[in-house]
Amino acid sequence: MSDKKLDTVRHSMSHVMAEAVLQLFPDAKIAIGPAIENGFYYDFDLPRPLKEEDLAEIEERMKKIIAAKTDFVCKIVSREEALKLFEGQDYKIELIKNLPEGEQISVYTQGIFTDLCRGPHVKNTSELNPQAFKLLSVAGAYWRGDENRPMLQRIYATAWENPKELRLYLQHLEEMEKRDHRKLGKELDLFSLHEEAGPGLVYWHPKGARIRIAIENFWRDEHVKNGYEMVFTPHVGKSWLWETSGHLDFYNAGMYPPMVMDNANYYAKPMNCPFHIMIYNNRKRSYRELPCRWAELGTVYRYEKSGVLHGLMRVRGFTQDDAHIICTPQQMEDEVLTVLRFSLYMLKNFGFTEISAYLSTKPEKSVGDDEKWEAATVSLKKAIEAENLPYEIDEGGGAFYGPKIDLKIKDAMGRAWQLSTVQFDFNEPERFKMVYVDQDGKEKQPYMIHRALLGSIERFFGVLIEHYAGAFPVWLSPVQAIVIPVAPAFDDYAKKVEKALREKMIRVESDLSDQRMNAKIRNAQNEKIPYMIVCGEKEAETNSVSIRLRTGQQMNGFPLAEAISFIEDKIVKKEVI
RNA sequence: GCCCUUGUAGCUCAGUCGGUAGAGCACCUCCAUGGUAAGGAGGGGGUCACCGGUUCAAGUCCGGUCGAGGGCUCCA
Repeated sequence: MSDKKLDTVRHSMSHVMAEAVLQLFPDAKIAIGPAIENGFYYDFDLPRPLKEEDLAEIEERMKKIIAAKTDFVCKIVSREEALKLFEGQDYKIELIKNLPEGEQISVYTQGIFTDLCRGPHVKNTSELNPQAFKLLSVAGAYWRGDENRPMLQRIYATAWENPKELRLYLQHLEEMEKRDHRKLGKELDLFSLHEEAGPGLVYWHPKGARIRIAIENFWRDEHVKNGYEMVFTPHVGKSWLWETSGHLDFYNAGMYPPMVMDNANYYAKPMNCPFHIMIYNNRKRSYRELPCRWAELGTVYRYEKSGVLHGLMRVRGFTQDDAHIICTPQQMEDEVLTVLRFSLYMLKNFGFTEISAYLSTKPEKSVGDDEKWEAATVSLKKAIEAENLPYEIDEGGGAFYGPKIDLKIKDAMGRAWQLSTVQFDFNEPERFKMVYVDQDGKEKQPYMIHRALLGSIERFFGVLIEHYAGAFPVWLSPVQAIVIPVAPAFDDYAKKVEKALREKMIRVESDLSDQRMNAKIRNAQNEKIPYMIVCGEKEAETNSVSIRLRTGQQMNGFPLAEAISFIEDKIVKKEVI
């Protein structure tokens, strides 16, 4: 079945669902019910909130409606007829009134249900498979997405061509649940959040911290190789900074409220840029020192609304892998291309190979002259094309201060995540009066580029957990190897093996607990430790080890030295296992 | 922020009709000395999120607060 046909099926299903709901609640007011990715929804204004049991009831009624094999009949009506037809259906009336003058109005009827609809639909409900859909959840949704309008009840459902596809999709949902970083974060003891200590603020446990350190070490090394300097800046700053940057005007609601001290307001930083600019403006700069590439793992705080907080993916305190590139107009193009390449290199090293770009251009309200916008946008586009990246252009979707490229990766479950961002800023150089002295002795305004490759470390960590389902590549694994003696008699040999691995900077532990080795294997397996190094009589006698991979594969009788270089090699090559 | 759902031991959860707290895992102690996903026995651990109401009696019913989950919206 083509995607288009499937959409038609899903949309037709939503009409069937609306009919079922109307059977149950004759007074229901109906809103809209489109096909969406993997299914459809319909919004209703109902006399009471829906319960889980209602969904089962609605499903049953839908099956009966489908079994009745009724036609979908399309009819063209005049505006007046339409208004009369939907009398009392306030939402439909509003939709009709908003239709542009002269637009053809069509309604679709199946059974007793008529809906204002552009179509298309299947010809007959017999084309819908009663075994291939499932109502999933009820959620609140504002009419027309406007928080000042009434909150409607939205029923989400999934629908497929046949029961097999439905089953596959439901399995997919289950798998996503298993991979949920909040669940794995708890199970693997990686991080926690504490309501009583502040929502949206992340606590990194020792094992999570090990992973973060591995990420940050790699990140720092690569930045040094790519010509960046590291800087460190404060976590708070007086209102002068944010008045100057404009954040207090534009971004006030997103900032933590200030602390008052010595008659001044100090704000937790929501961005690092003004601080980097302070360093730049600290003295006069020559064109000879540009480009400046200053990087910082800068922790910022933003007052996100409580309802949007979500595990590590959406938090109130997070660390951006931030850098600012300050350069001349002549350097801009090279810098943009280099940043993009660097970004792709980093993402690929973490195992993300499917990457696409989004170029956002000048919005209606913007600062900075058109010439600069044009030059910057061209440089971004050239860079994307030079790297042969698939990309889309979001016309007018840029921030008011400059055009940008966002990179999205696809994870192992096929979900897209926006990670890297490269943004021009024409606002702050102006506001902070940033200049450099050019060859001709005149002061000129530099270009400033903000960029984050991983985005936020917290969010990136969340994406990594879900991408690998907690079974991290060896170089990131909190425990890379665990030594398991088969019996206490071999504890000494196990300790010797552990020491040998630790000396090579391998993150190793040994399990000398009083459990049976079967239990130790099981625990290590549940912890998703890549290498379980089993030591018993045979190994102790020959100075060797037996390795069990977390995949279940076994490599027995490995001479110790060889086993170590085997693991070291996996780490260096950043292999998954 | 709004709508719905939800909150019982560190974790996962049970708790009937309102009668005063349970299991498994984890933890501690002891026994068991073991070859690739759970050896056995015993023990400690809870103001049932919080505040108030109804009742002779509230984990259970009602109201509120806070948090969490699913959405909506927002993310200059």
